[in-house]
Amino acid sequence: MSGPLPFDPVQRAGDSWTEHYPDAGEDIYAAMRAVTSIMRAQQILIAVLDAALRPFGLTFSRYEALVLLTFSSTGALPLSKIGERLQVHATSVTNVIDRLESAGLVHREPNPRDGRGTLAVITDAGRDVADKATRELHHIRFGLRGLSLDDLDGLFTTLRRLRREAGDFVG
Amino acid sequence: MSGPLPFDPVQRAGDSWTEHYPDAGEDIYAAMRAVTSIMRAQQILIAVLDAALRPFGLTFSRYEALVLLTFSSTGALPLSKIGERLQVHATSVTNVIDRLESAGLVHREPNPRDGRGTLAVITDAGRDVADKATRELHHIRFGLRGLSLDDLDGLFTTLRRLRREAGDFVG
DNA sequence: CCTATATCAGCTCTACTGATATTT
DNA sequence: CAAATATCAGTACAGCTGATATAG
Repeated sequence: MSGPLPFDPVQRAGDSWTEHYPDAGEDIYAAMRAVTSIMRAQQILIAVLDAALRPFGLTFSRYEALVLLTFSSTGALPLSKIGERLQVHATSVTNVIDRLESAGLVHREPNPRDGRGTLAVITDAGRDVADKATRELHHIRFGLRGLSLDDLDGLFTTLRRLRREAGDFVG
Repeated sequence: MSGPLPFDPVQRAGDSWTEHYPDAGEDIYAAMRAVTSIMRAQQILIAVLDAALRPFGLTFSRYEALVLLTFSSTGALPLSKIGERLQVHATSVTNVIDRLESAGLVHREPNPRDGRGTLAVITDAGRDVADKATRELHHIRFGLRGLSLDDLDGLFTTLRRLRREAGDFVG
């Protein structure tokens, strides 16, 4: 593995883009820098978060599902609801709940309100792990310690525009 | 798959966070919204970009490597250099070049300047595919049509701060 | 001798497709 | 009947570890 580069690779790539596609327009260069930045930022963050969660036997995906359950009034949610809220595929929900169940952090129950459905129910161990993991993520500020409150709010606002445009939600 | 939600799931998650961890502090809620936004934005973008590149037999990773080759003066780069620029592991570079080579878009040559190394050399077919794919990505503005130039520059600037803090580069 | 380059086997994880049983 | 829920089998991809052969 290589250490830090002596230059910003995204800036460098943007410069190359400007040089090789001189007629593309400034917004194209800016879009290219932005998309590359988002990809790299996600890669960095997922590595930091997964490393912080590894001692708890969690990945960020599993952590998100587990916390969602702690937020529900009864500690139980239909798998379909979990998929909807976290915007993940039904087969991925099955997979995530499988792993949380194997670790004893949730268990499955038939949904009494819908014979087709299944509830994921958080266990006491699950609540304990979720609590400890959240404390750790708060401690490292979700890997975003270097950013100011304005930076964080700016990211949320701008990326919400992106998500809305992409059909993530309406409103 | 479900259609768009009638509310912003990231905002909703942030509200739950504020409710369930009332003493965490405003910066923690902002960090949680930001990190969730980045994850979701990346997921949306990679889906849009991979879909746009599929007709060319490319993924975004392979496209990045291919374009990097078109930018080099001789159309050839050591695999190590590709890994450094794109910030990916040596084994991932091997994998990406394997696939590009199978598709006839690049071929391997021993590096005449370093007996340990290998050069990836772009083929005429590779240049043709890279050119067509770039035209398509420019056309969809890398999936970021909904954002203004200021939005794009803001993302780059803020995420560069994140990347620098994480040790991506120095300067 | 120690480091760098690239590959290989093998593993984890997420994400998707297509098919299926069950229930609404 | 059609639609929704969840699962399963199988595939693709990125990402990593550890080991290895070769060369600087």
